[in-house]
Amino acid sequence: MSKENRAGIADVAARAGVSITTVSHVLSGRRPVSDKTKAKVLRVVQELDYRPDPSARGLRTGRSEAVALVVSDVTNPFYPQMAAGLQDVLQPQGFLISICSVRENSEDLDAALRHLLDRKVDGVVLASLTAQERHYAAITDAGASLVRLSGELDPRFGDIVRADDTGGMADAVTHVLERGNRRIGFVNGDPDTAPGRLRLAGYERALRDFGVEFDESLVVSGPFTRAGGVEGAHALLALDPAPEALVCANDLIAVGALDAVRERGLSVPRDVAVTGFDDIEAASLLSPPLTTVHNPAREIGRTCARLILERLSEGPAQGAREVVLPQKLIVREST
Amino acid sequence: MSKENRAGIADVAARAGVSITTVSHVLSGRRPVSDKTKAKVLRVVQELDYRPDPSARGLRTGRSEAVALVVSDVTNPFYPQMAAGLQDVLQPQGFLISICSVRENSEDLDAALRHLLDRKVDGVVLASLTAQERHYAAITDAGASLVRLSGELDPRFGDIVRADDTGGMADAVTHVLERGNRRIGFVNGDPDTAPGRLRLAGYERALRDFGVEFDESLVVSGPFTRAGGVEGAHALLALDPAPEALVCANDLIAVGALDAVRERGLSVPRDVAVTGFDDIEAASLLSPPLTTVHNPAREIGRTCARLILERLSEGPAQGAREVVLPQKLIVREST
DNA sequence: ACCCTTTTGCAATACGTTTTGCATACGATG
DNA sequence: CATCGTATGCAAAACGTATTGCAAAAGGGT
Repeated sequence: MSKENRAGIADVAARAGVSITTVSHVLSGRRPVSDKTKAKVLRVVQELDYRPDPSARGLRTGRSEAVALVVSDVTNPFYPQMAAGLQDVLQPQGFLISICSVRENSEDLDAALRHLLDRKVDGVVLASLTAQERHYAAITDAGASLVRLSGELDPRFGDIVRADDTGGMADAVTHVLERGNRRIGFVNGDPDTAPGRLRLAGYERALRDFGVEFDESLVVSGPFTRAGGVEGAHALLALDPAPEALVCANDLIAVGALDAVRERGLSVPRDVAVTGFDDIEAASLLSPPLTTVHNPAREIGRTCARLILERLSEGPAQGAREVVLPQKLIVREST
Repeated sequence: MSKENRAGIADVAARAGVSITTVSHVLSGRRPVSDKTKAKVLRVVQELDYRPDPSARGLRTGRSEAVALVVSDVTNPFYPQMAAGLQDVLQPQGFLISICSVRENSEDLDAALRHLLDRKVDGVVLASLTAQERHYAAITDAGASLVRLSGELDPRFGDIVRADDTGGMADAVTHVLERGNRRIGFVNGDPDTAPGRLRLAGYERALRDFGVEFDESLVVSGPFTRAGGVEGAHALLALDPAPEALVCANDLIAVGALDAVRERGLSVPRDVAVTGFDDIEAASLLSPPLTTVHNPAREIGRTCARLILERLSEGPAQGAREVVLPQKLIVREST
């Protein structure tokens, strides 16, 4: 019920004894302003607690100091971590972060992007797997910066940030090799997905680098689920000789592998070592706690934010970049 | 690079052969419009894919069709679930959802609210524990609807939505009682927190309702952590006679309890039943999968959204409401 | 005193809506 | 035909900022 209206730029100008023009230029830096008046204006801005109205500014400039994170499922704990990373960088700069969850279909994504672009978001971090070229184009055409978490690098369609799945998996396998194991089973998820492909590649690479021959019969595929892990692990453990370690393409599969090992009356890590991938919350809570590879979600978020800020300040003209962040092996008690 | 600019309300008016005024009124419904012209206008709106510019509208009306969720830690999986619930209701209505994570201190919250209110968010869902009256007041004074997840009900400060911790815990204890157990230990977290207090109350209530005498020596307190669970469970299991079941105040404590039971060479659920609270992701992945109480985070989100929508349409004048949602017992294999 | 550079002011315009009081056209009802 | 209620149009005023070309002023250096 406070009567006094918020201060506007005109109030600041009057109080500081300068023109609106000058105040605006002090704030935007688009024209040189002498240090003296600059100081005076900034002081008055403080006194009146003046903050430009985002709507008016948006109307005039077409930007909004807001960045959107578009994901396929907020519920996936990876995304909130990313969001936290975005905030780390963007919040201090005065940006607002919106999270948009879309089901994995193009229409939802279309609608969400329309909304966001109408609102003139300055940047979009796109983490939807079903995104297509037209979506990329919609974003860049609207003048927003784009950072993607997947897809092919294309100079028209913004930067890409991703974690080094192959390297991470190679680290995990190398760790198991260093523990003295040689016969190492790999329980993959769907090999037609990017993670499936890249992680398998890491497994192969680590073996090669270590001089261990790749044995096709030690690799099984299935869904990225606990059930998939149970089945895959049983198949491998039934081999003769049985593998000494089971490297799994994600943590859910590893949980299933633990189940399978237990069902066979064996013990982890004594009889067989198990590793996962992703480092979901549950990984440290299992018994034994699971050795796994931590996806640097928060750091990915930070990196996305920095790339967006760079694009925003440097203007639109620059080639696309791809940043690959290292995954980190977390050694626990399952190996 | 498309030359054609976006359609404005003037274009729609021209194409439909009516005035700007009429178009606006068709869209807002603030004046009666004949069905015939209404249809014509709406058709043109479709054809031109006209959507009012949010900045311009915001500038004029002081609202933004946006709702903010302010949380203390995006990383806590409860909040993303809530966010999903908000989206379920708000997204279809054209609202944008922003998530703001603030550290648990008043300055961060102050800054975040300033930002959000500057942007004229229509509603704020406040899930920060450190929020104080001045924060509530800032929100309502700015004309935004407020829904809180904690605190005391106050007609000036919006509605409250929360889950029925006491009832949920009572359900869990009743479940254990129905399994034939009578000597039931309670491993609490910090009893000075709201959850600690309410959940203990549920434990006591269930015993009373079942006609089992409350035994103070069966209740221990500690932090809401795995380590707290280990310690508390050991203390209770060392009693003579030992309890037949351990009811834990949250899932982390329950994980610790499972550890302790295992360390003593006992088996869950054969020798002792264990229950948790919260239904974190890990709960279903443990072995045995944990019987626990599911916090209806998504439904809480939906409810918050509905309350905000109601306030938005019905105007500001109404008393505060408190909605208490039932918790849901999830029976798994640990009991 | 002169010129040059840097700093500031002016005044106007554009951004795209919503809202309004008043006036007018239109039908239908009595 | 008079009248009344309902639909529409008109024109203009906000909303608060950013941007601008031009001109004036203020300094600084020679």
